[in-house]
Amino acid sequence: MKEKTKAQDICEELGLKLTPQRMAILGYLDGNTSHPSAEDIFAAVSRRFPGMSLATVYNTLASLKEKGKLLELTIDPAKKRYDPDTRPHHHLICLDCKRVSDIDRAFDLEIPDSLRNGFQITGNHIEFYGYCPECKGAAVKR
Amino acid sequence: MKEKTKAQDICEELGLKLTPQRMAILGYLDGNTSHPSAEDIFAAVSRRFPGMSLATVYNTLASLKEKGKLLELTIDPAKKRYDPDTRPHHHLICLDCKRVSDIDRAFDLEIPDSLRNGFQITGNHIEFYGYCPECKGAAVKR
DNA sequence: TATCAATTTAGAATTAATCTAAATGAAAGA
DNA sequence: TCTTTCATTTAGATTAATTCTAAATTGATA
Repeated sequence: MKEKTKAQDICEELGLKLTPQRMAILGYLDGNTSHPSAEDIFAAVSRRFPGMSLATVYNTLASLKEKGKLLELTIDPAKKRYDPDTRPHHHLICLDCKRVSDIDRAFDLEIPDSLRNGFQITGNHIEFYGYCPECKGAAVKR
Repeated sequence: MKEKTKAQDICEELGLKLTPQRMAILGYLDGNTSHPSAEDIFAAVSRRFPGMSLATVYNTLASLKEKGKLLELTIDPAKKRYDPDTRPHHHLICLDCKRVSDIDRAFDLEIPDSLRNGFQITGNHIEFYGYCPECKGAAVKR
């Protein structure tokens, strides 16, 4: 009997067809903590799957995001980054190389009504910034 | 004796020439809490100053940002937003209309070395998201 | 196996942002 | 005040990310 992959599980759960392109994208994202951009995903998946379209990457990301299986991070000024870990957590971005790293820790961010400006708050995300181990040394010169 | 505007003060402090375009942009930004995009600024300033170029807006924003007189916010997925209030503070974004509101409150966001992943952390920014007073009602239908 | 709707595809279109090179103009010195 | 100079402005081209379009393909179901 064939093993079922996580990618297959996800597609079935979401009611999406099991296409090879989708399997490859989901396989690449599974457990991936590099917070890749659409272009990164396209480059990686294209290597094993030549001829695929960048549009397919965007289509698949849109479906996953819509169904809550993927976070779209607005943290890199140049482009969107994606995170398959949808549990609440925060991020650390290197100001130099833009590497994004996870911060798995909860913070108490209660806000009194008086500061909410009438908003209904549904979530939060902390962006820590600084320099990654590789860029830290070079940062001295700045 | 002529009064000196804040815009003039800033230009002198930064060693920038006092051009009418710059004065208009700085005047528009002074005390502005709407977190405008470059396009917003261009639209507003063009009204009083027809014929100016969008490139001038980008040039001026780049100068101000570089000199630490302006924050570039990476909070709206569609475009950069700018904030003339450079004191540390956080933001609240409406998921519907993308309105951005200030949260003037300090949070204790100490991170133990063990969670820093080798990064040198230099700052942080919290993005709260939810629905603004105007969009809150409509949110029920979602 | 036939059907049908979902998906993929290439490429065009859109949009934000940056770049370029020529024209302009603010400011400092003569 | 007049010159000179260099920063700034400008229009338009360019780049890069993302979205859209319409035709071809294909997975899933009957």
